[in-house]
Amino acid sequence: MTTLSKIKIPKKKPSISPKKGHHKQPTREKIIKAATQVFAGYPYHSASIRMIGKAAEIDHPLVNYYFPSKAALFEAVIDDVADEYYQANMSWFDGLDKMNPKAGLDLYLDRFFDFALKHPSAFRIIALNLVQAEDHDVIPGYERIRDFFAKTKQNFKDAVPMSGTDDDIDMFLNSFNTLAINYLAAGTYYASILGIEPGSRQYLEWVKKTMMFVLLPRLRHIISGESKGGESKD
Amino acid sequence: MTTLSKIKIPKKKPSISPKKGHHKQPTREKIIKAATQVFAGYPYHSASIRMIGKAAEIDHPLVNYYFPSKAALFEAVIDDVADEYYQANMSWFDGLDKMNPKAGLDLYLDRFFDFALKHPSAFRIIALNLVQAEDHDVIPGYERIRDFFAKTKQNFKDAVPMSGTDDDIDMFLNSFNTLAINYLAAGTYYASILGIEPGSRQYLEWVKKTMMFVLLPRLRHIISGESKGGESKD
DNA sequence: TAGGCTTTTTAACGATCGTTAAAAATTTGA
DNA sequence: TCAAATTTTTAACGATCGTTAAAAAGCCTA
Repeated sequence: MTTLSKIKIPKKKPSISPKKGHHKQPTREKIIKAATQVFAGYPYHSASIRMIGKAAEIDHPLVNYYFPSKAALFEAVIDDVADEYYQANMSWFDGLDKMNPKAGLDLYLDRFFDFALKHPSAFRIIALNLVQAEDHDVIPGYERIRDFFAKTKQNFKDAVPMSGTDDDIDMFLNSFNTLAINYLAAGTYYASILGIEPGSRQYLEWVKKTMMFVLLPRLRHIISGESKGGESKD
Repeated sequence: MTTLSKIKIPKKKPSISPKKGHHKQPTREKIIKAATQVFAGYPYHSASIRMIGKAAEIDHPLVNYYFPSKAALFEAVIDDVADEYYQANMSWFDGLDKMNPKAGLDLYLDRFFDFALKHPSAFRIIALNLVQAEDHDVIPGYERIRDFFAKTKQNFKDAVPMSGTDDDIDMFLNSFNTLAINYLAAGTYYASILGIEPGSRQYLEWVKKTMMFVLLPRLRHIISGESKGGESKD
């Protein structure tokens, strides 16, 4: 009680129900929201607490009042967007088991991109920070990013009945995630190549078309479990 | 002549042949080499001139003596690694026209990864800086990165006789490049998932296997030009 | 209303950044 | 060899960074 009260924990008003719900959101949430936006725009080391303070319309030291460090805030943001993603992701599989692979992938991608259009931050945060890590200098939330992929994979394996080998499924899912993350997060780049607007429906349609084009043959393969899809000769 | 001598151009000893070739490389080259290494480890805004100076074993202001700015150095580095890549890339197509798609892709990837093992910088520099750009705050060498992909595509189109539509070919090549860049540049991440060493032959073999698994059906498709690969029903 | 919380603001710290200027060292050419 | 030109080193600038401490303001309760 005497010596170990170093960590400042802001004591929020506990469980008082949001009486009127007056849209004055508490400061902590404003910070999370602003930080999500800033971390979606800049890689971890380039995003600054001062940027976040400005985006949240508060003085920047207030960030350190609610979060002990930039690293802790970053991890809180990742947890936040990841939870948001999981919750949505599980519902995207509803009803797919009654469809053929093509129709199923089609519908899944529709739901996926619908979500991505409203919540692009998760993909950008991951894409912006996935590459950096050399052995040293690892970014704070790195293992959480690993968990993100891992849970995504598990959702897929649980929801879609597959007969392919684990190896084949992993190759498919890693490639699916890689393409999705990049096409969604680096839309500025790909769209500029194609001469489309990055955030537009048209761009998302191109991404969907491309992902179906590339991935559908292998999705069929791992669902049906056929040996190696006629690769013997040719 | 009087007023416009603002740009300091270090006058190198011109065309004197490297008499003994004594491995004391000129400072400018040392800087390019060190900068390549540093920019391959950190995104543009996180890499610093002081890091580069330390890597080159010189005092950091000397960097500004040879390059007017960090941006100019970055562009010089991109040009350097891109040229290195083009030169190698063209030769990877040799003899592929006499092979079937599977054997051709197999050999191409072998050559590709052989190069990547010796010159990983290009892929990491691109991967580290591809995502960042929002509309504003564009990284200096961004259009050069676009050119990088564009030339790579052109090489492919020139070397491989294809019957598919331009749309199909673009979908294939964008996905090929995206997967290659990410698997090669973010090896730390993917390898840690698989429990392999990032730089190892084993990891590169996984990447090759994965890229063949995912891309071979569509490579066959765009080479043979068959309408839509039996997607009608299923 | 007064006193004790919590929250916010202000000011400042040490560190690092890109860049510049000037001094020092080195190399070159006559 | 000596002056001129080139290259390198030293020192410093303004700016931004994460974080901390202390003052100020706001709030609740007694």
